[in-house]
Amino acid sequence: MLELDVKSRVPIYEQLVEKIKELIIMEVLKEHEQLPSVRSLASELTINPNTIQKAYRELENQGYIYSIPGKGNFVAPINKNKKLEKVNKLKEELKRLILEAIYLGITKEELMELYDSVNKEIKEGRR
Amino acid sequence: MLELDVKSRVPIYEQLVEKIKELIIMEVLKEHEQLPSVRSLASELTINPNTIQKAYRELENQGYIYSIPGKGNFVAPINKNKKLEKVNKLKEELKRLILEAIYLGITKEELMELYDSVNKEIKEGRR
Amino acid sequence: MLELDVKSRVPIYEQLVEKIKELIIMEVLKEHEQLPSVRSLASELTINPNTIQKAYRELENQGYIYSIPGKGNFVAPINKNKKLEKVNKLKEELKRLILEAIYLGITKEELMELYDSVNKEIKEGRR
Amino acid sequence: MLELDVKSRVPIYEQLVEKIKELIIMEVLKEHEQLPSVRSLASELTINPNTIQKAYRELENQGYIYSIPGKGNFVAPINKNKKLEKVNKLKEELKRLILEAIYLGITKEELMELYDSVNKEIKEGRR
DNA sequence: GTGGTCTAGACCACT
DNA sequence: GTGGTCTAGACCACC
Repeated sequence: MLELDVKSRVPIYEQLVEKIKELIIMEVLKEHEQLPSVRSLASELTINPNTIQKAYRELENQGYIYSIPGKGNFVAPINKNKKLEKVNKLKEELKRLILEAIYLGITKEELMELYDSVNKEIKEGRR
Repeated sequence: MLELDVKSRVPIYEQLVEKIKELIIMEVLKEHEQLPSVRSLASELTINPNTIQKAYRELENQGYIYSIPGKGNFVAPINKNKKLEKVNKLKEELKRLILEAIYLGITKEELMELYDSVNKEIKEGRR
Repeated sequence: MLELDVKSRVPIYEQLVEKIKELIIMEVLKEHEQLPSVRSLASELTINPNTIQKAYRELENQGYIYSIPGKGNFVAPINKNKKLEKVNKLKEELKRLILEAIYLGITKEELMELYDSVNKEIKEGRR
Repeated sequence: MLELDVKSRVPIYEQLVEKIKELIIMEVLKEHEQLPSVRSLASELTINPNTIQKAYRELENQGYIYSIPGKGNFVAPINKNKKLEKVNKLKEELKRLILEAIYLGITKEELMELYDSVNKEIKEGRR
């Protein structure tokens, strides 16, 4: 589920944050659901527990999860605003890429084709 | 022209690379045009010359500019294979983002709107 | 192991790149093996760490090693396409040299002798 | 005849030295033959006369040409040793490349094929 | 004046 | 302790 790329330049804890954020926004992880414990996740991913800790703390700071000392970490309920925020960020990224794409001569039609092909892959369950 | 954010987490030299790349792709900088010298750009941006060097070196590695020691740095002619390669890489990135977008509920129409708005910005010369 | 000529006109970092490349191609350094740390190699060779950095960076660009910040530099697995590419580049270089050789009157037999002598040196472990 | 690559990393004067050396060794330029004047060559190649000067001085130092002040530069007669020297240098380069070639799995047969193909190109006058 | 290399020394983030 | 970035300052070769 949580695929990490240790060779990547982006820090592991940040990859974790992004992945978990996504699971929360997609509502794969539901409100108040408990997250795996630091230790269990660390051993599962064969990663230093400190790294997991750092990711959880970051998620807490950003308001995606809350922590109950002695009990564990749980998904926070305020998903709506977070989702909008994420959508906007994604749109900004898309605009940047589309800008480059236009300069490289990619047409609107090609972009639509890309959308359709991705959509098809999803429906066929390949993604 | 070249606005840098020294406080950003992304290294200065990389910001430079991206900015200059964009100028080249947008053909603000034309083929074989000479770039500002390492030292002059350094003093203009109040940045260490080594940092500029690093950026120029990176641009050279990526095939955007070429350097003639003792003369200066110049915009490389656009290589067709390089361009095709870039287009493919960009399309892969786009697919990745579109995949996320779909999961977040962004529709084809919204994507088209993004394309149009970017396109409009270009034509109005705001980019 | 790594003999450098500081007086040479070819930059130290480039000498390093070539030496290390050879060690990797000869599989003295195996896939995913860790290279000496920037600092340790620097102090061992009594060279500035930045110079080692530059060499490692160059090796990474050329796809020979990969770097995990905070962990170290490691030998990259051999990519088949990369290898093919290298073979072709090498053959082009060889053709250029053979062309010169023919003009200087070197015969096919002499070339074969060269091949055999190099091959012998390898088998005797002198290389 | 004298093709120079201004974009190349190797200095122009050195490219000149190498090219002229080759012409002398190939005996395209014969003993005591006069070389083009600094000025004429400079204007022909659209290059700074100082650069030509430097090349000629270097050739004189290496014993390939001699200079008669007020008259010009001429090809030196002692070609035999120079040729042997050049052959040996070429053989060393070839050995280095063959070493790499062997590690990349190039066989003796392939090397022979390269020789034949180059030889054929020469005879067909394509080179 | 141009780019290129190297050193010394500092600071940061990640593990 | 690891790599990565940046600065300040020096020296060299080329044109």
